[in-house]
Amino acid sequence: MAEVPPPAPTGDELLKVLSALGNPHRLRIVAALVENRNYVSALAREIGMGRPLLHMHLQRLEAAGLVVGTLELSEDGKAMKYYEVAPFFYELTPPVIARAAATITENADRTDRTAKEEAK
Amino acid sequence: MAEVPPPAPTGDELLKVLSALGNPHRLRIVAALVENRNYVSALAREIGMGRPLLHMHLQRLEAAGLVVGTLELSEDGKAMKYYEVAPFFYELTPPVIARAAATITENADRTDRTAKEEAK
DNA sequence: ATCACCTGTCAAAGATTCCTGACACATGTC
DNA sequence: GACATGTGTCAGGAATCTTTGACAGGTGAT
Repeated sequence: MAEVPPPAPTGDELLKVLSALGNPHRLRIVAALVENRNYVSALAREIGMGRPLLHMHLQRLEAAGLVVGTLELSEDGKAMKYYEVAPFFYELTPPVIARAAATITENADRTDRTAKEEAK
Repeated sequence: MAEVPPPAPTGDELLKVLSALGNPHRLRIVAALVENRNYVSALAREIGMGRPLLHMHLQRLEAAGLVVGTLELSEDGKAMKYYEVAPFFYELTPPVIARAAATITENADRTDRTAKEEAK
């Protein structure tokens, strides 16, 4: 039952994780979800933040694989999207960064528009 | 000789480290310095980047405590600023983030102008 | 129907970060 | 003195990220 995945993330992956976590709001969001999973609207009220904004931050975190969202149907039929933190584990040390930096392929993120322009 | 400093960085500290590392250029800079210490101008040529820009990135990294710079005088009298990576070690896990997030005092960075405006 | 919840997306404005081309200063060499 | 190489800083524009206020659609209850 010993599971220790060798800390050797790719440059793009590490980059996505670091930039996702390098923001006070996102850090608080993760912290709030560690306490207990929650759905968007409730979380927004809990940490005093607009829904559209929180929604965007959650997407960034989810894209980095730090949280996972599940669309569930409450007993009264309402559709709620619950989010909870994913069990991640990253080690930040000079060697790890050195290895990761070697595998950076620029355009790591980009939402979509780039895809089309890329095809030109 | 066992030295395992309990991974419990403050929110502001962790935030500074994460945002500093959350940038492809900075990641490469650290990687380059892991191989061998170097002075600004040479490093700039090595990784193909303007000096002013590299200078700025190095400051960001140094402010986060990830690299340290030393102004040395080469034998021929030239003043060179050598940079090398600091032996850092951060663990990124939900619990660590939860604890760190509790100690965020906003205005963690800010260069100076904010200071005056703060006093208004 | 109207209200109270939930979800999601957009466009436009604001605030930051990133980057570049000068500029200033110092020392050793031709 | 004119070069070459080092250091550092500044202003201004380009590129990104952050934030807000609509808007659209869905279900259950009054």
